Amino acid sequence: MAAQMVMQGWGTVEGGGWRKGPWTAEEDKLLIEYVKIHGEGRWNSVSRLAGLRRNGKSCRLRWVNYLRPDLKRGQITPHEEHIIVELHARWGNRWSTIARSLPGRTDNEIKNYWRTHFKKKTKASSSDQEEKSKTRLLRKQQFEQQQNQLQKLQHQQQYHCQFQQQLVQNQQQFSIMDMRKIMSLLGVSENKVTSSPPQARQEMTTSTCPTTTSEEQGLFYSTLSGDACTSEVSTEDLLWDGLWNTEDIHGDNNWSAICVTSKVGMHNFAASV
DNA sequence: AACAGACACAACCGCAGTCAG
DNA sequence: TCTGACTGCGGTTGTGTCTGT
Repeated sequence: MAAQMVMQGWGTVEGGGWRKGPWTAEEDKLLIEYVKIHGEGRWNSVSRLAGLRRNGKSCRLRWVNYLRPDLKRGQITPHEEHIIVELHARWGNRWSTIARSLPGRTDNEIKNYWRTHFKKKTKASSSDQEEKSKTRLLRKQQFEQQQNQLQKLQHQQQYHCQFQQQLVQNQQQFSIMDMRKIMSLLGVSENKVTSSPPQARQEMTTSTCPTTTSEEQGLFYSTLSGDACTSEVSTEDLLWDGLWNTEDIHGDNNWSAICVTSKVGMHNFAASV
């Protein structure tokens, strides 16, 4: 937001009447209201219906990359970075495909991250530079975490109800095939999925849990790669902490045990059945 | 304190795919 | 089958901020 405020200077109006450049808070508000009422899609009618002087493309981009309530803002965690590296090795610059495996992250975000972090690394990979970069990253991360938590709370309060349904739909589209792909990439043998109890499998992929968020998927990946520690710990992360017990996975590969030991998970599963 | 270069990221552009008419 | 509108994606640009000298 701060960046947006300072960048407002170069906003222009094109010949066709479309505004370009950074979005103002007022425009954001109008777009949010529009999506609230009409839902996502039909972007070309946004200008007419919402009174925005922005073309549909611009509106969609703003929504997808910035205003969506399920966006996970803040620094890419080491765990996410790991996934990005793995998936990029496999799919190349298919950012949207990679983004689908990182709930709450946009293709644009990942693309930018890759450009600034990995292109650079291939050019100049001296440990000295990396160390400096890490320090800087860490400092910024601390600051952004605070901002992120604030923003998250605001967004979630405002849109929680409206997007619950949509998130559930998204989860349903998250097929088991996709999960297998990721798992094989991350070196997790497929039989961990196939050997899981049918009920648990179904619930993982088609859960109708009313409080399911994209964060949950993030935690799911966290368990898959065996990297249970993420550097970004939000209040919500803590809340979801009980959902997947990583020790259960690592120790026994016992999916039913996960369901039983998961405090929040149990509650949600019970609600969904 | 001033400057230059690196960095971060929002936003734009062009192209391709999809789909309804 | 064709066409135009719409949408999504990947590449690129522009601008403010940060950091080192």
